[in-house]
Amino acid sequence: MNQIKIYDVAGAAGVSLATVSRVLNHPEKVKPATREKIEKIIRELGYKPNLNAKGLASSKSTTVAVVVPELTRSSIAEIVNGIADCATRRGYLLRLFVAGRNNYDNPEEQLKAEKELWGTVVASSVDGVLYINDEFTEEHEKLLEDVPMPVVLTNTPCSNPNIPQVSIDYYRAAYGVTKEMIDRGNKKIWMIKTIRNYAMNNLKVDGYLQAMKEANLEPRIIEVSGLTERNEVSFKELLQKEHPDVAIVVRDSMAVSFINVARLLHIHIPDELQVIGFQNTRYAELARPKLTSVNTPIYEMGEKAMDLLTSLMECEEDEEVTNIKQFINYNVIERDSIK
Amino acid sequence: MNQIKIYDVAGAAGVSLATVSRVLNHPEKVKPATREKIEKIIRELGYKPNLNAKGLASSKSTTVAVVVPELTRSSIAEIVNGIADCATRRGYLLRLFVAGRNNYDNPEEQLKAEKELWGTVVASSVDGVLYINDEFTEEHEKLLEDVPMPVVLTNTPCSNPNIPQVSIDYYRAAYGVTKEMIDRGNKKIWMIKTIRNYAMNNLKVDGYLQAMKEANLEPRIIEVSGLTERNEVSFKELLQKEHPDVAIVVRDSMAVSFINVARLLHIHIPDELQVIGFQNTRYAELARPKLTSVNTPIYEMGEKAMDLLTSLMECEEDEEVTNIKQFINYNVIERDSIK
DNA sequence: CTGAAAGCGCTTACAG
DNA sequence: CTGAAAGCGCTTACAG
Repeated sequence: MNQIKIYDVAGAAGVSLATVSRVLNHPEKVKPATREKIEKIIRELGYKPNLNAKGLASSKSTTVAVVVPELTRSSIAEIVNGIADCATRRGYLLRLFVAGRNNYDNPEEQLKAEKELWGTVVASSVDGVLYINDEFTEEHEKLLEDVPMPVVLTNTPCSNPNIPQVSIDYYRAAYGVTKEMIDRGNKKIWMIKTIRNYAMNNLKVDGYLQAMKEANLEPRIIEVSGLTERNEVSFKELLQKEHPDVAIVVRDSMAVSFINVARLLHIHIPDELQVIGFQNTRYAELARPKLTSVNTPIYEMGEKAMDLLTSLMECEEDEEVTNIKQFINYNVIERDSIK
Repeated sequence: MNQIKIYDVAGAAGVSLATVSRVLNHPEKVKPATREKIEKIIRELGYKPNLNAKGLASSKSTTVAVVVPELTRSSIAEIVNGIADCATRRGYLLRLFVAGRNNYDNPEEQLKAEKELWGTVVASSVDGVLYINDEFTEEHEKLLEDVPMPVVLTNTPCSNPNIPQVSIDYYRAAYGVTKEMIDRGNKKIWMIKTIRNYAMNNLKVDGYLQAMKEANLEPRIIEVSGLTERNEVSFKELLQKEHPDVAIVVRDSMAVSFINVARLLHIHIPDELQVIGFQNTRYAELARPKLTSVNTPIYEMGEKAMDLLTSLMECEEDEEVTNIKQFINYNVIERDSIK
């Protein structure tokens, strides 16, 4: 009720509301003297344009949707942090959509929910979308075609070169790590992944397989539940029989579980068994021994994705944004879990 | 461009757009026959009202702002998950504001940034705000007075009984845990906290102090950096000299650091030293020995906060929402770090 | 129960 | 460089 409107500013400045609007949106079109006067009044009154009205009139909402599968996984929260900081710098607000955390088993239901979600996102009148989905499939890709605003896939690998995306080259990362361990003289190298298939993790597996193949080594992929209580049981059964020289684990928290079980069985790390995780989360540092992990700068990824989306949203009809597919660099943080 | 508008629905149904609008907002005012016809067409066309227009016309945006200090801390992400799920159920969208992660040292700057933030939040035309701030002070409380929509403090303790809030009784939780350990015959009980003062943690300290006082025991509060690399140094210096029977640590990750250092110094846990954390995060389960922790159901807290906010937003002028201050129950998850 | 019309607070061609 | 006016897509009294 006591919200200041553009009329109030115009009245106080003795100009028409059109001029105030211009100061806000096209300051170069206003005479410096009047502009400064109006700017001063805007500041004094603490005027902030009503976003709904602005959005309706200009069909630009200066809002971006962030669609995530859930927030609890530390990687996702960190990406969103990066997005948020970059959005603030660039003057965009965020709409947050947490996509279905249910219906995991029934793919059909899930796809329907996903369609629903896109409907809501589109209707929420945002200027662009940052989309994070670890289980991105071709079905999801198809849904993108009907979205009338730019979408940037974030940490969501997709082979289609026409879809904007910012990610990490997980294939190359896993390949590099595997090759490095081979070069250090290890032969029995396992890859440990979740049963559930995440696009990112499948890329890691592929990179691992490629490196093993090139070295003529026998690959072995262990699939376990993503749940700590369950996978520790599997790890125990497994490690009671045999263990590799090196285990490359698709994510840190699972790598820590693996280490914990190995130690319980008196398998010495790193002398008898070396372990490498992915993501370099806090788990890596709090584990004992501290976990070597592939650091994937996920905060930066959020920033870059927002940057890319901004250029997509703000590009003129005739221009074209190049470099639509970007990779963030990774690096390996060596700690005590390898020799 | 190919977005369907209310006009299109009205045209297809052979009614005026007012009637379509009524079907959406006050279905009881429309004759069932026409209502069903219109609803069918809405479904077929996949019509979704433009939120900006709706918001402008009704001065209700069905959007709620979520203001958080940052997302990376697992507790906060989990609260937001709870908020998001509840918001979806209740038909609200979310606007996400990640408050200043900078200017920590300069309180004046920070307050100014906070004012700025509230300006943006208010101008973003949301119907209500869920506000999370671990460093909530009286200055922050004052800023709330000028906010023209309901605000629910979430996991943000505040003594003012007129401000809606959903939290956990950290005082009672810490008091209870301390008393329990005293009852089990322990005498030398320390409280370990961060140097930085968080409102929640200060309540934990108060509860601890009260229990110690009642038992006539000498309290001791250890303050360390919140950063793992730093606090592990402090812990080492400390533990080389002496250790308590029980350490109650304000958060899990710090408790895990403490355990790690103790084990390095061959202090046996739990025989010589027992450790209790707060929050029952995944760190607790991945630690060795597994950490006993006060489980604070933070997801539920998000849900309850959103519920409370909804009743605040939707309450009629004449009604009043009671039960404006809510506590979520906590419980202690006993694991291997205590006897 | 339904329609015509005003209005929400802005933006942006169009004149001048 | 500035103002008057139309319009963005809805909602909601007000009549009927």
